[in-house]
Amino acid sequence: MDGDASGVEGDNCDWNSEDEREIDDFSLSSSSSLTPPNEETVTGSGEASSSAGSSNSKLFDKFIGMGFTEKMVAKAIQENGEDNTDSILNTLLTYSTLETSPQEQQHIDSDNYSLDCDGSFMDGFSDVDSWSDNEEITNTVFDEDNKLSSLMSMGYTRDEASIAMERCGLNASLVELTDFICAAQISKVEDAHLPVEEKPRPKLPCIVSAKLKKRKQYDYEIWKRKKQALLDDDETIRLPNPMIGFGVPNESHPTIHRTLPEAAIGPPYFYYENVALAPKGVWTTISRFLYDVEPEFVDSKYFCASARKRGYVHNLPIQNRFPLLPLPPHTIHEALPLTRKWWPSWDERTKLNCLQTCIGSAKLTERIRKALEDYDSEPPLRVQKYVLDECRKWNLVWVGRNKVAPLEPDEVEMLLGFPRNHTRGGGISRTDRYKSLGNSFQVDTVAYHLSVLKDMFPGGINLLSLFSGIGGAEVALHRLGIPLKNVVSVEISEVNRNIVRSWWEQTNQKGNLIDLADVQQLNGDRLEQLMNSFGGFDLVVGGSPCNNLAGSNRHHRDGLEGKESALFYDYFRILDLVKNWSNVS
DNA sequence: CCGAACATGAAGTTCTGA
DNA sequence: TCAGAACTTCATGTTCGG
Repeated sequence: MDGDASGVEGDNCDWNSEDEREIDDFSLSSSSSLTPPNEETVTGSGEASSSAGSSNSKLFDKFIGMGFTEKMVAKAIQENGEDNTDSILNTLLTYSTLETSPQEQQHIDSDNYSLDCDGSFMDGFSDVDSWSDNEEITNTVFDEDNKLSSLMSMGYTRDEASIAMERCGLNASLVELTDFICAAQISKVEDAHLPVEEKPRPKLPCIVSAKLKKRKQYDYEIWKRKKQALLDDDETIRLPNPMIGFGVPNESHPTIHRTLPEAAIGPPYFYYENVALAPKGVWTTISRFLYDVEPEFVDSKYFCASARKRGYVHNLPIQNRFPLLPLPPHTIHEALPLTRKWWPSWDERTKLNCLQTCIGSAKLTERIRKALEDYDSEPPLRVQKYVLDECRKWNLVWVGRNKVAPLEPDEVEMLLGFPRNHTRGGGISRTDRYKSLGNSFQVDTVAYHLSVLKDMFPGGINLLSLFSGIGGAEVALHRLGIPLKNVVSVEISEVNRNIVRSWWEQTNQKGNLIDLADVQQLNGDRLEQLMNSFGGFDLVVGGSPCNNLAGSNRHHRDGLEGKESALFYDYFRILDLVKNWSNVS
């Protein structure tokens, strides 16, 4: 039954490298990558499949990813135990050597194939059943023509798109197709990098051979290094150091020019934000979807007293930016002058770490107080290190003798550039305030990037704000003095919607605020109706959920395919609709 | 039922010294 | 150049009290 599939798959080496399989494994392991609007039920299965994270299954996946069959891996782990990775690998290499039939060996020879094309490779596709199971529940937003044109609009050739659609099947989601094409491109580059003498495979005897085993291990090492090099060069976007993006205020640097890809040029302008330290490959995918615009990585510590490492993908001009005034405090002491009195000399922090959604517990601050109270002067280095580690981890500040405490919500508001009491009142709990603030923009940073719009839209702008949260973008534009004409704000949390609505009324906005709860309800019809009523959007802002990308998430750091973070694809979907509307009108 | 408190690492990057 | 230490991180699940 899978014989046909294997036969077909085996024909074209370019499309079947380890890289591809690994990327496929990644995209297939979570079922719904492009979740269709109004069909939430799909996510359930993805959640179940993505939550498997035991060391056992990771080890298992690792060897599957190398191209060994499930059966072989299970047997090898059983024989060697989970702990001894080397022994498992050794056993697997022996198995695969034993299982490679003479015909297959011949196949290897004639195809100039590396590791991938032996028996284990063929078996690797024998669990195609689970693949199709996933496919069945993966609904897609795009029909065939739309997929083709979407892929082409992302810069892929018609051939690449067609082949990917043929290979992945008609039900494949857009992200699977792009992953497929990307993998093929990587493997082509990899082939091109192969030294000539390595490409032809030596004639192999059809017996169990230590040489073959050694060779295979050697090939694997070579492959691993090459892949890493390729990932470093082509796949992984390097974070800049210092993380100042295309420039920050008061930083002397040469004027940077950038040329946007044709497809990225507005209208509308768009501005997308997420955590900079996302799992590998996430920013590559985000950038690829957002018209190949290079992300701008900025740490907000260059704007205020706390760090916030974020990536921004936008098509805004980058010349003549200006900061919000007054400039916010740049050090902890400036921001929190009352702490200076209690700050010990051995705590050399001048900036806070990233403001998160949770705060340190009272018990922790009590433990720290107890650890310090035994010493009249400076505590020993061991205690200093313990205290400093915890202070950095939980952003604790000194509020008394031997006494540290987490930041108060209004202090977080101030550090993030929001008006005092922005999140206060209206039935919101203290915990929810921290949560909403921890998930929001740093206003000064975002405002600096958006400042170029002020001269371009003196009469005000129409804003589409997706995943608005507590309205960071709205606040930034308002503080820049850019009038808000029509704002469509989409935010799932009711308390956050209330905060934005309340801010809107308190700041006497003249424009029109439309708030929606669910981004997936914003379909083509609704969007077109909105855009027809006031003439389209000038700016589409959004920071999609980072839950599955953030390092703090122990449980479900599933990458861009995670339950919440996959909403990025809704940002792309909606942005694309807005762009198309603008281009037609 | 809700809110508060608490415990729970790993993945990735950057730094550092040989 | 590179291995290993050091550092950072828009969080989630469970429990408990009101």
